Amino acid sequence: MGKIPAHRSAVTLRDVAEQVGITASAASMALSDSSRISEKTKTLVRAAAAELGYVPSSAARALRNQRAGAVALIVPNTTRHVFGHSYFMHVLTGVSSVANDRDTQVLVSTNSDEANGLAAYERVMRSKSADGAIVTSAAVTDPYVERLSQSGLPVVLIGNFPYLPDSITVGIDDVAAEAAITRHLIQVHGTKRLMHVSGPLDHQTAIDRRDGFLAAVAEAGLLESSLVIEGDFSEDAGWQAVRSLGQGIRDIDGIVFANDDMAFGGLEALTDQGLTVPGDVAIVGFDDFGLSRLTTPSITTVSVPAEDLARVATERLFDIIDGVSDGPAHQHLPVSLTLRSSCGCVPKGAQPHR
Amino acid sequence: MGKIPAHRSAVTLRDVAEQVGITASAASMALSDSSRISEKTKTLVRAAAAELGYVPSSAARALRNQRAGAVALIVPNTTRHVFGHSYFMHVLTGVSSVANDRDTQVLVSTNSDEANGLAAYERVMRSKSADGAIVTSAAVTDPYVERLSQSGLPVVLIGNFPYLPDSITVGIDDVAAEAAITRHLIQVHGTKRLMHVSGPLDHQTAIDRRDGFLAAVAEAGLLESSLVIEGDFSEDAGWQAVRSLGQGIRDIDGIVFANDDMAFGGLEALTDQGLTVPGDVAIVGFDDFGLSRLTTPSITTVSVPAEDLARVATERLFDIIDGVSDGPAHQHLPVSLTLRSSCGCVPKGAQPHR
DNA sequence: TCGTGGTGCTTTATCGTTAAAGCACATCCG
DNA sequence: CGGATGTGCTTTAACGATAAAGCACCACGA
Repeated sequence: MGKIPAHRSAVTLRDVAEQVGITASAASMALSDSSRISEKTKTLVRAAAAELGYVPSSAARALRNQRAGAVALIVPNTTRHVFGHSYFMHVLTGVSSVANDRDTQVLVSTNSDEANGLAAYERVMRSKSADGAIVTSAAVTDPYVERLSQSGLPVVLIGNFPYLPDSITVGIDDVAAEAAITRHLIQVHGTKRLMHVSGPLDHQTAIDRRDGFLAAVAEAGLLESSLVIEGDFSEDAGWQAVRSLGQGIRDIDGIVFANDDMAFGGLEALTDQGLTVPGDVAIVGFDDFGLSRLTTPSITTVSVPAEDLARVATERLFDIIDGVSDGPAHQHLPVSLTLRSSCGCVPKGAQPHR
Repeated sequence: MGKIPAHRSAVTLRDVAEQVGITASAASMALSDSSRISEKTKTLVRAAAAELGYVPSSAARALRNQRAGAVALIVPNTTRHVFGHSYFMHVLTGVSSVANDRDTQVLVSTNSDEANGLAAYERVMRSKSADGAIVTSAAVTDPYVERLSQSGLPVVLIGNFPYLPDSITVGIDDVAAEAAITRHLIQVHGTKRLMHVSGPLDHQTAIDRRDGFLAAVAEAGLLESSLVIEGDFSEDAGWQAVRSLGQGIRDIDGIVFANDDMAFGGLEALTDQGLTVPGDVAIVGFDDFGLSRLTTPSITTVSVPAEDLARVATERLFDIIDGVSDGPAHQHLPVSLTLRSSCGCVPKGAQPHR
């Protein structure tokens, strides 16, 4: 193996320069292809750098250039409980791929130590460990996020934050999406007595999805026969919501869950009570981060392009870091309905395998 | 839209020192509680630092101290396909929590862009962006991982790497675990004609699990009536494996899949063919990263403590970084069997909700 | 012949932090 | 009362990279 020799101590630019017989400055200029360095020297320097396995010290570069060469992916601690794991993975994948193209490191910062009054991610930014941050799914009223987005540091939020109109955000139109899938239930499957199990209503996402449901129900004249129960995006909340109606659940013929986890919990509760899905009750979820495809019946849902959201947000972030400030402050990416078995669209077990 | 924030430039230690009327060095000593600084000055410095919102520059510190204050979580691109998203999330959670306790940043390096012949994660280490790395590799022979672990840089591998005896690893005993769950199928459920769908056999995990299966089958004298099919840990491979037997599948009464994804794929294929699980065939998976609990029937599996593995690995990494070099080179954490419906232990639909 | 303009490097200074050495001044002990 | 020890700061230097300025040297035109 050992094509590249094992190095006891790190190779610095000086080592490279010395081997060529010039100063570190000249070597630096050579590697950055300066016009003030002869082609011959450039070739020599490049060869020496390759031979010695020179990799610039990120700390020295960061200090000198006042640029960390890293972006932070910030996850306020509440998020872990509120959103599933897979959502975050999709986001990380998106951020990573864009960052990679820019030779930038990705730093993941969750918030657990608020010991010194500063959120962990505020420290990350203030210490200049990262040049900018992607903030994912914060609560409506997270004061740290608010301060961060108003600090003047490059920050892009994933989601919708009407309370922070000056921030840069990339999200989806939750209202329209939830309205669309509700309409699907009403128009295609003829459901008339609908229930919505919402997320925690201190999250904008939860509010918007509820409003979308209500809009679709209202426009169909079904507002009277509908109800909303507040959940918290957890599987258990979906289960509880269905249980809480007791026998009253038999009057419902369609349930719109604000996410897939709750839909799965609801599905279990319905099955426990001897109700069939979609026979007795048609249900739909939201997110499509993995779970909804696996259940029996599989759950019809709104596919949220999490990875794309992250990708677009990160590209936006780099623009801001580079001083390019055009582009809309608030962007919405399109979503699609993924029709499966739980609403009655696809016969149980008939989904093509691949 | 371009308003200039109050904190235009960052607060440096010099700003703090100037406000107190001393030099930056003295301020530095004050903040590190040096005995050569008077209590009065220390108090003043601390107050000024708090007032100005001073946060040390990570780059300057890293350069001066020759320590980045960050660890890297390295995920070779093959790993992501082999293990799912959830595995990775558990690992990230574990690494983060330990790193957070040590005021250390977590840097995630996934793609290996081999543009300049150096894997992305080798650049991370060589550029001193991180003081050490946790590597979640799967393949038996990743030359970059090999080189990294032999470079002398602090590295801890999650998994088992018998071909790298000098490396520090934290894993589980795949052989024993797969043998145990196979024995469960044989002894508790009386299966006699067993199939194993393995992972790709250039992965140590796949090899070990297969060997565990074979050991258990051999000790029960069932080697003759058993077979092994090589898969690749994907859902589709599980599906294909079952299909590939044609009607021959009806001679099988127990299938040990090397992970849950393949078990789910196999479950679908079995159901498609009109076979019931666990009635006609008892099946088990491996991992328990989320999926196996969601399916119908839920899948009996080996629970891999991914978060704990990551936590232990990270603690080990910090020890190495700090120069503490005791502790075993190769550690195994215990696993547990999670009995669900697919083997026949728990009646379908009878699992307690919480 | 002198100046003007490249060319190709070296010198210098800086980013922010911190260990080590330096230096006044005070205090203690024999 | 003079050397030793302490106290509390300042000065210096270094971590590694890199812009900017400096400086030889050569070539060319007037």
